[in-house]
Amino acid sequence: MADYKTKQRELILEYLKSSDSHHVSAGDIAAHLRESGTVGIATVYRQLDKMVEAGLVRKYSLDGGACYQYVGGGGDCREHFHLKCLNCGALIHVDCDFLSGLAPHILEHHGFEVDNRRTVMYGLCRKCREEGK
Amino acid sequence: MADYKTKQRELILEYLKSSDSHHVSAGDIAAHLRESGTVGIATVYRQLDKMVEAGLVRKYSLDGGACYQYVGGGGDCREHFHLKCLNCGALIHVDCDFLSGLAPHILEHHGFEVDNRRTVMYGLCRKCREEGK
DNA sequence: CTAAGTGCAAAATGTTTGCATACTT
DNA sequence: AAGTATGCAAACATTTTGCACTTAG
Repeated sequence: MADYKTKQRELILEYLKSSDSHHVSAGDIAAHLRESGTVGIATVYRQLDKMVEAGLVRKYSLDGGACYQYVGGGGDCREHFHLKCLNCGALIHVDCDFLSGLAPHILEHHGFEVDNRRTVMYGLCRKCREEGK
Repeated sequence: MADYKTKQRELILEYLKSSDSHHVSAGDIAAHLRESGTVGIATVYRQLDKMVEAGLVRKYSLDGGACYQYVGGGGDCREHFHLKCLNCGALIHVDCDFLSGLAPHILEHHGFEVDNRRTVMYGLCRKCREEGK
């Protein structure tokens, strides 16, 4: 039941960590790792599933397929919001009183219980906006 | 350039409207329309693309494929928020001063420009919550 | 008549699975 | 030794595309 520590898992996790600031697809990972020895695409998917399950990695279902991003083991991000840049893929964690009041407001006034772990606000980050995207 | 009014388009749109309260996949539409005469899956995808483009329909990229939902022609939903129930799929449009202040707040304090048309908050709607999901 | 739309089948993606082999513990 | 993980290739599911044919304007 416990996860074994294999070379492939280490390579995948390492690549995900090094891509911390943006998301990558399973294909990106496989392509990158083709250089550092062989890691089959099936293994990439299987390991990603486990990492998502374990909360180490976050999965985003986007148009052309899913993307993954390392979010670390600490905390489950339940209490703050996530902004994701549609241009560069950066994931921004936001902690802010105004936003913390959002979920309670929606629950009280609209009867809807927001799940912060699943909710991401999409748009353009400062850098991409300034570069005129 | 203008959209022609074809029987297939009418059937697809009618089905989407009748499913107003929840989302459906391209496969759902094709399966349903197999009863009322034949509509090829390719046509379903091509029409859906146009409807999304025109703002009549909203597309959600989810895990097992995309889902679509009729949102009507009035307004482009740029100014209000969307809540989507993960259990029943209901899409709730919310107009509210508190929420209207959200995007400006994020832009000003966090430098991020939220795109309301692409952003959906996921969680549980009142009905599903009361049914103890 | 012309532009646009349609169906079908083939192709292109992205993801999952079966199975024999190899690695971790 | 027992339990997992891996690679490969095949299987799947979803979406897109090429092409000849039909239909709306």
